[in-house]
Amino acid sequence: MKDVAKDANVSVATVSNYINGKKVRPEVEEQVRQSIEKLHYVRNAAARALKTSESKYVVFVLPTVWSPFFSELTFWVQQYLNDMGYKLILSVSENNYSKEKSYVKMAEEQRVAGIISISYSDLNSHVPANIPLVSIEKDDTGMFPLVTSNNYDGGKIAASEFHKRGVTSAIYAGTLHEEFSPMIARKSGFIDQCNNLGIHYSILDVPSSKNTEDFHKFLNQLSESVKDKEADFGKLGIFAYSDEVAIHIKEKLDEEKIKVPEQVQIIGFDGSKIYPNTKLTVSSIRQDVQQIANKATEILDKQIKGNSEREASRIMVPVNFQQGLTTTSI
Amino acid sequence: MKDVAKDANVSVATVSNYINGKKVRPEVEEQVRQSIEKLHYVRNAAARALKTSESKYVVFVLPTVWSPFFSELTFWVQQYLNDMGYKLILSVSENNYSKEKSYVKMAEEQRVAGIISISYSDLNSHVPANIPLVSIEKDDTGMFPLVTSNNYDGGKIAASEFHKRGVTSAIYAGTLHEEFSPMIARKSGFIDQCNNLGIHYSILDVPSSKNTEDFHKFLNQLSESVKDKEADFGKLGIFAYSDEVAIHIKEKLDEEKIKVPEQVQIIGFDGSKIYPNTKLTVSSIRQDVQQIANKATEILDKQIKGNSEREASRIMVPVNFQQGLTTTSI
DNA sequence: CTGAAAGCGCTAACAC
DNA sequence: GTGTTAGCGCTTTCAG
Repeated sequence: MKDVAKDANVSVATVSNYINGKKVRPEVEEQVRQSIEKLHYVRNAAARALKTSESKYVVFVLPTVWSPFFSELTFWVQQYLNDMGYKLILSVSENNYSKEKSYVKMAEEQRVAGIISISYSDLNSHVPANIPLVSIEKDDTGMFPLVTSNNYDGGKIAASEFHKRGVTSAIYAGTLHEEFSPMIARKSGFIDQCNNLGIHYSILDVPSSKNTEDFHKFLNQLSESVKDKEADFGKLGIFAYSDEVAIHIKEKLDEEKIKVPEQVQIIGFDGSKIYPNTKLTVSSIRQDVQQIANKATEILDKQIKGNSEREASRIMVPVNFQQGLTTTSI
Repeated sequence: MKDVAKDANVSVATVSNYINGKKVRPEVEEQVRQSIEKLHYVRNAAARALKTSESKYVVFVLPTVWSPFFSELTFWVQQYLNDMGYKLILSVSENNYSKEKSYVKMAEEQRVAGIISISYSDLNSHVPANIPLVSIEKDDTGMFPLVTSNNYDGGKIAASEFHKRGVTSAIYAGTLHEEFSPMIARKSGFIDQCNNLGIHYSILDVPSSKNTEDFHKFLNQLSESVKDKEADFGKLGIFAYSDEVAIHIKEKLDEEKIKVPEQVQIIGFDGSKIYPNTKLTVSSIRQDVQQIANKATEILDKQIKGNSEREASRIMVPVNFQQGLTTTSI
């Protein structure tokens, strides 16, 4: 910049002003422009950040990007942030607590503008209250804004859709250990509505899908359960707490020659498409991913700009049912 | 840091030394540690970057994250970079040239350590030669290292797998306009091997899947083509230049009541799984995504460390065939 | 081993 | 409008 100033016969301040769009005399403006061009000058963001103590980085902490839901979410979050002039530091935690913490530490060192986090641990409680943060899905501290799908409603919708399709007996497939708020809400909604509609239900514990052995055990248990129920009750529906689990269940039932959706119907949760224009394979309660990203980034931006007085808002985004190949058409 | 120095009764230099792991007297070390703790000091990365003119950021430019291939790739790239101590700035370009350029501009301003790019434009020619960069899939400048799958081989393998399954007539579904090197290689490999094995083939132009109308036209054309071929020749195989296209083709044929893989077999390209532990729906030539990420990050790191003298290496990662549901079992 | 001081490149007063 | 200058928080000589 000093070089540019010298080359253009002006002071550094003038160059700085020009770059930052302040008023400069047209002749000077032209001269500076040329000098910048000539010397291939690009301003040093680190120096600017140091001086202004402002940053345009946002850290996005999430368990993975390798799933339809998270990749779509990442897509939208990046898009919105980019449109608002932020840069996104992708921080994949794999639900690893120490990784999560290292990302927070990094965020502090970088003096980032803010953090968007999806964490099922108590990560938020390690974030200093002075750094803008918005959580997606879960925030138990109550100190930060939260954007989440209406999980309870999603559970209810699933039960209702089953009911419309003649289901009289249902299985809820979810995690019982590691219970955390969004999952609990999905279950409660489902159960409550089952009770309302007179659907008989039972609950099956799903182990983490990473653990192949346990997961196979679960699938076996499930298909036994399905065979039992088929004899005892009428039409059967399985509500899985995620599409990933729903897909695995469908694959298992296919193997067992149990016809989906004729004999058993399945509804998953998330409803993200693998590509922007693809059909859903499993029927699902779709989270409005774009809306979640939109709200989260918007709220973060406001927080950064200081217009919002950390009210720790709770935003609930509506979900809806999406017909896939695992429920009968009505 | 000044505060810490004062609190610990030492100079800033000592604090700096302590933080950077230089030798400090044990008593002093302890004192400094405590002061840091007490004052909740975290060092300012911007100031450090300014002084040392070193950065730990890597910009990752790619068309999207919202597809199995790119989300898996992003997952691995982030993982490897993180393990090497870098931070990843996610830069989704949507193949938009001006966005790509703005990311490069940003990278320059941030004085990032390096860039990893997947671009089908001439992006690389806009990157100053002094900034470390490695390309994935395509680099026409010849100035930067390139990591790519063996696309030609992939095409050949597809033809061979068809041949093993009795296919005597084939369609290649790929983009003819916008031809760029990886796609050309896939096609050539396929065609060459078809010739070798005496498979009759024809070529069909696939429009960008974003354009729904044109794409539907293509699908109709394809299914006509399939019906014609079925009468004329023996077993038919369709090789699509990507899994996304392959999936759409499969859906279309399902609609038309054409049985896959009994009547027509389909092989796609990429072979990425939607989730880490899921089955493939379409049979596919799988790119070794993890290996690509591994090589790309490794080469970038070397370049940054200056151990490598910009030899513009070309690395070719092997591909392999993955049986899905759209080819017959053998 | 530790302290004093220079300076990385920029912005923001402030004076002209 | 423009120039001068202080200083953001750190690392890094260079003395001691």
